[in-house]
Amino acid sequence: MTAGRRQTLNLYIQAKGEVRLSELEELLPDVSSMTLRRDLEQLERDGEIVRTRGGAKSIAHLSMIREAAYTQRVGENLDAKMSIAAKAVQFVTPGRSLYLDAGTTAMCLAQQIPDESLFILTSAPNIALELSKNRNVRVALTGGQLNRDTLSLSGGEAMAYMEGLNIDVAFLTASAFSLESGFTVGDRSEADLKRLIVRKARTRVLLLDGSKIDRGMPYTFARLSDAEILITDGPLPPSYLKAAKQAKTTVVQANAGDEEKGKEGTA
Amino acid sequence: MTAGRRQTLNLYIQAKGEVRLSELEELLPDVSSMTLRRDLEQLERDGEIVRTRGGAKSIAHLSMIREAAYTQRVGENLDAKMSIAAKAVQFVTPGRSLYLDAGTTAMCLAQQIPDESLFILTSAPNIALELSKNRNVRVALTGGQLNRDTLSLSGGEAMAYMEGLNIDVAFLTASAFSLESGFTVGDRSEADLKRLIVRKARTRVLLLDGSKIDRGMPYTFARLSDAEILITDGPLPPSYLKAAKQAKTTVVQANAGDEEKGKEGTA
DNA sequence: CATTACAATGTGAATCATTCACATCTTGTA
DNA sequence: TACAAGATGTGAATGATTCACATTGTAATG
Repeated sequence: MTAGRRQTLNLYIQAKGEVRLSELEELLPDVSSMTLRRDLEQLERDGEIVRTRGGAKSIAHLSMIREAAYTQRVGENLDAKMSIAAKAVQFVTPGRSLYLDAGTTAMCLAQQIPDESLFILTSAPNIALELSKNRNVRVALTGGQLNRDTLSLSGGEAMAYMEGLNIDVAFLTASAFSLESGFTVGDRSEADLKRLIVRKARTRVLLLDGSKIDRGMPYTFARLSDAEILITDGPLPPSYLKAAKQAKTTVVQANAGDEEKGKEGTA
Repeated sequence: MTAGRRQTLNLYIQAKGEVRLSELEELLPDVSSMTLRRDLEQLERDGEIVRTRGGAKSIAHLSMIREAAYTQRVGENLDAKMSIAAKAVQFVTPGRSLYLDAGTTAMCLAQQIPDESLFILTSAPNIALELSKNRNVRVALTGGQLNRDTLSLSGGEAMAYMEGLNIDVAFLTASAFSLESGFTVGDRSEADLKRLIVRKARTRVLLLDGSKIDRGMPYTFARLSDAEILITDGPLPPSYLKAAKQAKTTVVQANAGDEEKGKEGTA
């Protein structure tokens, strides 16, 4: 009972990043604030959170903010990203070999990856670290130069690493997506790497939060028809839905707040 | 004046990891606690620290604890490691190509690397992320599988990356060091990687905190004579000093508390 | 050089979270 | 069942934090 409540609290805090004690009191009205305080104390000992005046913050989230401070606000669309990740994690089954892209959406997914027998390749050092918390997941990084804006590795060496490696499912993110240009990013060598992944993976899952739809960036790495699955939040414009149907791409709608149930199974 | 004080505060907090407000009041008796509070507020906005009841904590330090929670307590010998790193950073000159090993000592060094034109290769994702905060430093990671205990990449692919790459100065850490076995670690493939680095680097700097001296681990990756520089805290036993003299290895003593002055120049 | 504006700093009262010690309730075990 | 150990609740005491306001320092402007 105690352990379960602590886990609930931890999940909640990890998802929100920052909470006030008063929130937690509303969330769990059956226990006193003193109990919640003691739970937070424990979670702090476990290294999951730091307690602040009036509440607590997730350490993982703090590191994320710190790391992405140079690019954009992580908080933007975080709900959307969390719910997209919640849908994506349904495509993870034990024993598979996965690829995880860089980016905050992928980071949200990394946090939700179950501790099962998996092999996961990623090009993002921060995601590799997050994944390494799982005892049963073997984590590998593509080498290469680190792009300080996207926190992504790329370059010829990163690609060389991929030869002789099999990927069952690749979870890819894009900076922008439109019908004309397909999935695009702003960096040449990152696009090269993504193209290679698209070619090597057996199943391609594209993660795309709504703010990126109907926009374009310089380099295309995939077309809609390359994606078996497209997970997005909010409603897709009709023209896009039609195109997806033609391309035989399964579109999964993730609605913020779906994290818990999410059992409609669009797989 | 304000900016200078904030920087002092930040350095102090980053070094200590966790401070109480009362400490800061002693450190800077010329300003009121209210000013210090406002400074902490600013540093929190900058994403450097989190404020806690009664003080503040360094975010970088928190992430370190989180990451190394599986192995050992980071706090152990942290003073020693910081002072070793302070000595090591004197061997960093602009325009060079460096290698930084994995480990908390190397992480301490990473935090002190100046934001100069440098190329730095590392096998530790967490260190790569730390280094990426510097605008002028180009950071590269060796690829490979991630060892969750040492947070170090290794494996054949990691080594393949190194071909065609030149390293001016390599900063290496060891799990143990003795006259008989030399510098040793507990993992085979990590030893392989380190051996390669030792071979490729023009100058080899070994970082070693006192607790590791006169111990042995299974795999040797270098002998005393391979190291041009050996930086250690506390006094080295006479037999080791003699051996170092014979091996033409410069021994640098880092004494905890040296971070500020440290201008005796043993280079 | 005086003046104004603005940011940085100090002060003390009011507020609020937190801690602490102690009482009570569960839970697991012999 | 009875006991021990851990979990939880309560309210007073403590201590940190905030807030509004006064003051000082600093830089730009006429």
